[in-house]
Amino acid sequence: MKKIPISRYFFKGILILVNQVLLQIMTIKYLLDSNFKPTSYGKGDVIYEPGAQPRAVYFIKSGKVRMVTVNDDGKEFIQGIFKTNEYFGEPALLLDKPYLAYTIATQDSEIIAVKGEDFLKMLKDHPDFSMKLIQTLSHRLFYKSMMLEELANEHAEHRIRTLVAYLFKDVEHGQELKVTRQQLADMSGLRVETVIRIIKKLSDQKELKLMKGKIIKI
Amino acid sequence: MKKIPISRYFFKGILILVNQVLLQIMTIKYLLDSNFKPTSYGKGDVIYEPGAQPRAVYFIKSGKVRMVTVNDDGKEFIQGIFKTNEYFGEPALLLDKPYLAYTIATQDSEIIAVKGEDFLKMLKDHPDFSMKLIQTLSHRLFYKSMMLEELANEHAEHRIRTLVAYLFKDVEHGQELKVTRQQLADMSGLRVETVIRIIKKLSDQKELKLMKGKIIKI
DNA sequence: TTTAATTTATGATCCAGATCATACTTAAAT
DNA sequence: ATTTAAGTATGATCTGGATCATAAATTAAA
Repeated sequence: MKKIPISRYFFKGILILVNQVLLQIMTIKYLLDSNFKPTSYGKGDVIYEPGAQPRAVYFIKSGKVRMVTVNDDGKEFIQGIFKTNEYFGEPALLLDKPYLAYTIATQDSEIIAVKGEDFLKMLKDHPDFSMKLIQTLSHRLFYKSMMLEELANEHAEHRIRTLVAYLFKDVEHGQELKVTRQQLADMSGLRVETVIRIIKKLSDQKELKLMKGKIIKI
Repeated sequence: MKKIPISRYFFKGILILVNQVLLQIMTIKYLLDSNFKPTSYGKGDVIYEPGAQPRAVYFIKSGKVRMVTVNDDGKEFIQGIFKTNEYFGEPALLLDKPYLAYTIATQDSEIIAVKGEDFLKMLKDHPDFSMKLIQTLSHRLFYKSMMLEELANEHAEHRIRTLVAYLFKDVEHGQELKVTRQQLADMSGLRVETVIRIIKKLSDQKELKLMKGKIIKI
């Protein structure tokens, strides 16, 4: 029964979740140099909502964004997290289907909305860019396939172990995982209390360390 | 605790699940005309397994294939279903990551394995083909996002209602949905018994019709 | 530095859906 | 036409994780 208001969502971490494959510098430069003007969004601002018809693709010049679906009870599910130099919203645009999710600025962000026709032109003019897009989409599919299998088949502990292992990929040994239990819950479909208990258990089993409640990679 | 052996998986239906976007005729023709020779797979044959390193992309000349992940207990989750004129296995190849899933012929099939380098060449030589691939991947992402939200947040009845509505898209009114309860279970992460009870309930509520156990779209 | 707001923590209860068991129906194979 | 296998059906029990409740520890704000 969580509500949408946003203030507590302050991802500092999760630098790379679903979108390791960066745009090449060239494309970014192209965007920045050309006449696309970024829009500023404050923490918690909604960039688009489910049901809206897509007209643009969004490039994050700076900042961070989370994509969430919300069910009738207000429970959120984090579909993905996007950060500086990544883009989002392409699938809906390219299929011309209404968005399924909210995207919400997790922190103050500057975002360039590239109109549909311009985006298609970019894809045509820069074949390398198509290739990068294909890889990005592939990567998101990988993540979603993995999570689907987990949500469908695995028990809570397994889910959290898999998810944490995945997120640890971008964390140094001895460093903290900058994700709250609530966020882990919203990514795994579990409840905070359950996640808290499991994280504790994993700590007992020396699969990770806890310091002041922070999750530390061993 | 379902076992892998395959004989009972005889999808006749689900013509279009995740892959509405067909290859353009051109590309198929290109494939069929050129020197790519199809391999024959019998019902139940495994095309690739999780962990294997991808070397090719697979085009289905004829037949049907299901992509499933299997957990330690042997419980399956159907990640996707692919039929004639569709292709599968690209994401792993393009990311050069080992496969996550099994792909198994659901019926006798002829499948063309296109080597990685040839596939990349196709992408370069046929810009339209890249675009189609992008759309195909987008569509799969849509399906997976929808299912993730369902598995994470929704109760059994809601899951089945959503899944059945999705599958009904390709069924005429008064026609049967050619999917077994077990398959619905394997797509929704529920158990057969649960699915059976829910389908019965949906039938009581006149959301669908049952004839000789078959699910009929109203 | 005090107050307020988030986040983490933990125990007690409850229930949706899994599990188990058994039978019936329909379709396929011989 | 008969056997066999696959799928559907249904009741009884059990359990993992949700829910509820309450508090302590961090972190942010005033």
